[in-house]
This record gives sequence, structure tokens and C-alpha cells, in this order.
Amino acid sequence: MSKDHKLPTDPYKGVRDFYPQDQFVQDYIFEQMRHGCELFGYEEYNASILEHAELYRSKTSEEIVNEQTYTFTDRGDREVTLRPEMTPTLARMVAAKSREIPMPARLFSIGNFFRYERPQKGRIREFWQLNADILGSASIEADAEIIALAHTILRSLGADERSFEIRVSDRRLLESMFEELGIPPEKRAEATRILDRRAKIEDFAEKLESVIGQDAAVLIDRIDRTTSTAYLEELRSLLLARGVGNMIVDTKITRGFDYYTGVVFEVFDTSGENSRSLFGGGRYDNLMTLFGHEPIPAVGFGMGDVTTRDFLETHNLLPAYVPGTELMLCVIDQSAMAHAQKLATDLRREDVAVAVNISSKKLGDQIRQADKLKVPFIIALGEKERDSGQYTVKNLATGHELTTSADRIAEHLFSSLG
RNA sequence: GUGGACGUAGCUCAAUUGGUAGAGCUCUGGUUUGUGGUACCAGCGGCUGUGGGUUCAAGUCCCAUCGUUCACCCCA
Repeated sequence: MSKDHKLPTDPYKGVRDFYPQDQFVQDYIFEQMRHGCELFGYEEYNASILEHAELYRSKTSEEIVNEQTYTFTDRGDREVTLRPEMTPTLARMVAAKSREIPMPARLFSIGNFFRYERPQKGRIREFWQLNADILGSASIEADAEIIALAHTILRSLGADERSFEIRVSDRRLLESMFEELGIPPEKRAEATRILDRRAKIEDFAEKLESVIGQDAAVLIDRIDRTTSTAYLEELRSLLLARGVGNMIVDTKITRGFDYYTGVVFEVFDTSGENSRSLFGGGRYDNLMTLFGHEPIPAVGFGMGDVTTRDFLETHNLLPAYVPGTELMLCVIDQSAMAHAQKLATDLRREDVAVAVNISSKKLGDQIRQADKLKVPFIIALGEKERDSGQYTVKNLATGHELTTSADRIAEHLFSSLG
């Protein structure tokens, strides 16, 4: 390789590197998601990021699959897609083993997804997403639970209920209006998509009109005049009973996707600067028919890491970095290295995360490094400690020191950390 | 795929009408040979994204290209 062709250090377009501080935030977000799901009795699952391309061709908005997924042919002439979402995979897995899975099933996963599109704020080519779903229940209890779970996770991330709102609507509402107005079933999906983009499209009414083939004003007027339904009001009261006070009915919420059949919701950041849709979900009762399976009612949501991180940043909720390393042994004399390694081994048996500084640098430099890495405790270790068996544990944040024997170190660290 | 903005040190950014490329932070060393953060001193660090063009002279103007970013399209 010639030296004038240096490899770039930038990551591939639209994907991110996670340095330790970034990974820490990522882990924190996932931890809150996972904990919230477990509190609600959800089981974790996962699958490969590789899927048959056909899985997305059938139900997902047609052309999008070809243009906005990473799809390629493998050496066995199979069409492979890097999964752009989890729901079809989940449906596939449940359809394959539906008789063995007790219903209603509560399932979640946290995985990475790929979408081939131009990166912009809140949307990049590889992202991570929590998916939480209940399968096998058509009950409003399931709808309420899914929304309450999303709410719980946001709250556990430190979000105030005023900093976000949950806008809810119902696809059946739209469906019944289509029905009443005699809009042909084959036009409804496209009409729904246009309605979803209502605020963004300039000649919205004209476009809608050309699709439904009749005066759009009637439909728009009906949607706007409908402030709620009996179902949505029941949902609201179920949510209130679960401590969710920021649900609002918004009949303009439809979600861009074809497979939703009932409740749909979208969580919005209410702050002015980041007033965007954070994530959403809804009920999809017919997806299983893809696999020739009888319908299984299902409701769920997906919550991505990119918008979640933006949200936390906007609201100053990002956690302060804490490294996994609890203690660094700073070796002053190389003659004490073997002793330091022995001490480290003993401490690890007591579950202390300990790193030995093998740099041979001056003590001051070693401490500076520990401080920079935000390691909370250090022990300087030279001939004196080696010979006496007494160690001085120093808390770098407070400067406080305590001298003790080897078997008391772990105990001291845990009491100080706690 | 369409449109705008921006590419200068590891990072954040300067550089007058075109006239020798600078600062802060970071990093390295020192003041301080077994104790960090603060302070002070010194140093490392650049083919100004890349390739062409205009000019006596280009970081600066023009063209192309690559990259970043914002918006649109789309949004699972």
C-alpha cells in the first residue's frame, strides 16, 4: 500500500463510532429500556440482522424496500437485506412457533438496523432501536400497557411528563370515515399516507382529492371535527390509572405505515427547539397473514437511540460518564510489578474492577491518566507497599486517603462507592 | 434522487480589498525523581479535503470532485 493512499479514519457514511463515552450513553439508554420492559414482564429476544429480502417486499411500503434498504445478493444467489426494522422479523419468529408461545406474549428486543438513505438530523444509516410488542391480545388493556411502557421508559430516562406528549389516534376511525364516504379500499392506504404528511405537504388537499376521487374538504372536515372517540376516551382513563397523564388525542396522527389496524401513537418532544416526533407505534392485527398464518392481534412500538439521545441532550438528561474501572494500581517501581499483579488478581476475585498501570511512567503521570479516565480510586504501589502489605487507597475526586491491608481494600471501595 | 451551507493543527475556530497560516483547548516535556486536577514556561502539531484554472501572487476568486451538515423526497 503506497503511503500517499492513507486509509480514511472516518466511519462509513451515516454510521457512528462509539468511543467509551458514547458507548456509556448507549448502554445507559439500553439499560433503562431493558429495565422498563422487564418491569412490565417482557421477555427479551433477538435475531440476525440478515433477513430474506422478500420479508420486506410484501408488506412494507413497496418501492421503499428497493431504494432504502441495504439489499444484496449473496454467493448462493439469495437476496439478503440488512434488517431495516424488527416487526417483520418478530412476526416471522412468532408465526414459526405460535403454538409453542403462550399468548398473550410480551416480547422486546434491542438491536441495530440499517436504512439506505441520506443522513440528516435524527436519521442515519445505522441505528439501534428498542422494539416492545404484545402478541395475542386484541384488548384495550394491551394498547394501554404498551403506551404505559413507553411512558415509563421515558420517565426512567429522567424525562418530565411535561417535556413530552403522547399523541394518539385510531386507524379504525379513519377506516370508518373512508367507509362512510365510499372511498374504495385500494385507495385507502395511499390516502392514509397523504394524511400522515398533512402538515408538510403544501397542496395537501389537492393531492388527497386526486387519490380519493372526491371532495377532500368533506373528509378533512370530518377528521378535524372528530375530537375523540369512546375508545380513545377509555384508553385515556386506563392510562390515567397507570400514571400516564400526557396522552392527547390527535386525529391527525396516522403513521406512514400500511400494516397498522387500530390504535396508533406518536411521542413528541414538547420543547420548542426539538419539537419533533421521537418515536411511535400502534396496533397491527393482520401481519401474521404474511406467513399464511391466521391473524394474531398485536400492538407494539419502536424507540430509536438517535432520537432518544437527541431528546436527552435537549433536556440536559445525559448521564455523567463513569468508567467500569473502579481502581487503578499505579506501579512506581518495576520491582513491585509482580506484587501489583498479584494484588490485582486477588481483588478481581472479590469483584473489584481493577487495572494495573503498566506504563512505567512517573507516578504523577499515572495518576493524571487515572484522573483523565475518571477512575475513582488509585493505589500507589512501590517497594514500601510491597514490603509492608499496607496500601493507601486514594479517592481522586475528594483527595481522601485511607491506609489498609489487602483484604480490606474491596470492602473499603464498595462502602465508598455506595 | 433534489436544493442550500460548510471543508484551515487531534478538537473549536481566526487570518483586512487576493500579499510569508494564527489562537484557545488537547497532547508532550519542564517548574515538581512516591501523588493528579490549578498556575506558569517550553515544545510537538499544517501540501488550508483533493484535482485543475485565473493571477506577479490563492486559505481567499472560478470549475470539477470527494466529504460533512441542514432541509426536501421518504420515514418502518
